[in-house]
Amino acid sequence: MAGLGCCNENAKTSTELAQSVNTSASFVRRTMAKLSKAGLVETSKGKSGACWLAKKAKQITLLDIYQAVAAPKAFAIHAYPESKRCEVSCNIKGALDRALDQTQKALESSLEKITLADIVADIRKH
Amino acid sequence: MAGLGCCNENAKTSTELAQSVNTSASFVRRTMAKLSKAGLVETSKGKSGACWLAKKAKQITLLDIYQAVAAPKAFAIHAYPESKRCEVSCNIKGALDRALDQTQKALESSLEKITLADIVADIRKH
DNA sequence: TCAATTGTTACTATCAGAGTTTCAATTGTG
DNA sequence: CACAATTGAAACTCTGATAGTAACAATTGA
Repeated sequence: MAGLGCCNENAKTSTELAQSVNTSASFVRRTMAKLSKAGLVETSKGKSGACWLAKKAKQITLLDIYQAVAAPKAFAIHAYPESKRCEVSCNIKGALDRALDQTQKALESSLEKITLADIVADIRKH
Repeated sequence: MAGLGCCNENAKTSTELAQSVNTSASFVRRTMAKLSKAGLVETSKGKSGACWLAKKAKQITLLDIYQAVAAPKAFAIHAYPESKRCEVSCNIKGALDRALDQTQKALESSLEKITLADIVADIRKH
């Protein structure tokens, strides 16, 4: 793929992206590395290296990105040690896991319905 | 309500609750204060003070609790300053707000379907 | 050979969340 | 009344996660 950074005219360097959204090039590169491993973007190294989308924007959902960057779950469930004498303490974690599993599914299902193309279209509209 | 800490035989002090779930009494009190303001629990001060549910467990949903404790939104949207020259930078925030609004609704709708009684029943079952 | 860029690591800075401490106010109880 | 136990709240500290900063090897076009 090297040597073909030009295969997508929207290729951008990490520095360009960083300036655009007011963050650091390093953060962009670390994030791109995750997206790249997930197959959402492609990169080329060396002089004239850059990043670009690996698929069409319509084929990338927010769920893809959510999973790629290992975003936190809808809820963080405590990791406190249990108090052996307390029935609640010993079982609450499992109960919450089961209960929130459906909430997590609802969240992911919702994210799956939104694509990058949707976001872009929305920006154009405003 | 003072003097009637006994109006619910399940009344517990913050110290008892803290020991039960391995946290600090102070944290329990800060959390109970939020739940109390939301009308989910009641408390009594002074000697023999305590906390207890203000409603039946069946009438308290995880959404009630989620909102009461001001849990974070499903997603944190960046607060970086915009780069005036970048169309994306100037509009991405609004676009994400709109897109994730439906995800937030999905999450809250899911939470609304789970009550404290459900959690308790699940614990009993295991 | 040189310059520009990614990928990666180590370190630092910042912030939010929880822990700790303390104290005033409240209220049963002797 | 005096005392003890408790909530509510404030101030401060500790800790972990996240992002910023810096540095460098590896890559690659010119």
